[in-house]
Amino acid sequence: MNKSENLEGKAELLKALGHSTRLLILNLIRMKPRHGEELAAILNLKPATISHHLTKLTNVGVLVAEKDQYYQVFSVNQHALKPSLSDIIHLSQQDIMPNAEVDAYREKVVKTFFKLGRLTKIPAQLKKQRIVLEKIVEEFEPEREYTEREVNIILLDFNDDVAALRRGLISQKLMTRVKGIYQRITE
Amino acid sequence: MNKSENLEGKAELLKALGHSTRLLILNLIRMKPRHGEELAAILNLKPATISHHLTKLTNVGVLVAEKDQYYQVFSVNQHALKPSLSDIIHLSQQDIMPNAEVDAYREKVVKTFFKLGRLTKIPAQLKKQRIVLEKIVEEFEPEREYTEREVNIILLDFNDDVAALRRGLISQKLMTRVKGIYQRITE
DNA sequence: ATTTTAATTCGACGCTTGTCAAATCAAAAA
DNA sequence: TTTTTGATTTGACAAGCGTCGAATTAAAAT
Repeated sequence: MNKSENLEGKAELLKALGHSTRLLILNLIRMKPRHGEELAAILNLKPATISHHLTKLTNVGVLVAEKDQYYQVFSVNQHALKPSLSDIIHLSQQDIMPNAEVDAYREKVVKTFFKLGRLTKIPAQLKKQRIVLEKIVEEFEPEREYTEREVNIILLDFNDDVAALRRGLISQKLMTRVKGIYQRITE
Repeated sequence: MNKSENLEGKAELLKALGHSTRLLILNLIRMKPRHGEELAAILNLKPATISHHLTKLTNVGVLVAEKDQYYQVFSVNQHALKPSLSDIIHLSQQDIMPNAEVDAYREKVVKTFFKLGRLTKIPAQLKKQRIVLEKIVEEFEPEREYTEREVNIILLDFNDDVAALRRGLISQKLMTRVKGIYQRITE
């Protein structure tokens, strides 16, 4: 698999391009293929420095080298420069998953508000309230119809303010109430 | 003028994108807009660190922030990600000129081989020979016809090996010789 | 064989950057 | 008003990176 197709490879490519000296080198070579000494003279840098930059640009595939007599002549690989930023930045799910514990925030909120299975406090912030109520609604079976009394009994396990919980579940559209009968919504 | 249109601006943009953590942030936000705390929990980094990265991404315009209650919710500015690498890398002549002394290599070669107006040695390498001969051929007027004797007199000012110089000028196609008459080529 | 020339490698130096803890801010909740 | 909560700033530390001089290598000219 091509290096520039995974997370680190993509970061490398963009990092290699993210330096003003290397952008200049790239443009000078784009005008016409050139060798290291020439670039060193033009940019007023030492050959060692130029070599360092050329190595980076070659490693990520935007430059290709070809021997000519003494010289190592570099030219631009247009193919590598075709994709848009969008194309390059877009990571596959496999690249994101190992680095990001996507539900970490959710779990953190749950840990904060549930102690020993009970809700210590009903979150004021909507985002957090939503997360907590989604957790609670799991106690209701889909499809099944509940009376308000049955609902209250279940909710009482979580918090004494069952009215607030009921209101939340309805307004967040996690449950419906028609004529006093409650039902869990499953989308 | 937009910042991302000059050398340093372009380098900044690419540098901002050239880091694996920031690529992950960008992808997480692309799935859906998110706020700092959430990203910190997901990526297992401290809020201060996330803030640092978000600032960089916002400064170069790939993220936009919007307040929502407590939160500062970030979303991706697709517009900024449209251009291809090629588009971004391409610098204007005004950006290149101040940094690159484009004729520096040429001048360096001339300085090396000319001492007090005379050619100390005829360069063996074609590239350098070419540069030196282009300098010498300037002594001939365009259009005008020269006999070999006239050519020799001029060349003698530069180097005793006038035969080699004549040969070089012809083979490098800087002059023509037809029936013993020499003429400078101007393209 | 010796010398020249371009390129590369290595080690060193200083500047930049990523990360965090602690302090501070700003906005909303209690 | 006082507390809570998310965001930012500051300072510190370590890791990374750009630059150079010196030594080395590779190829070609003398």
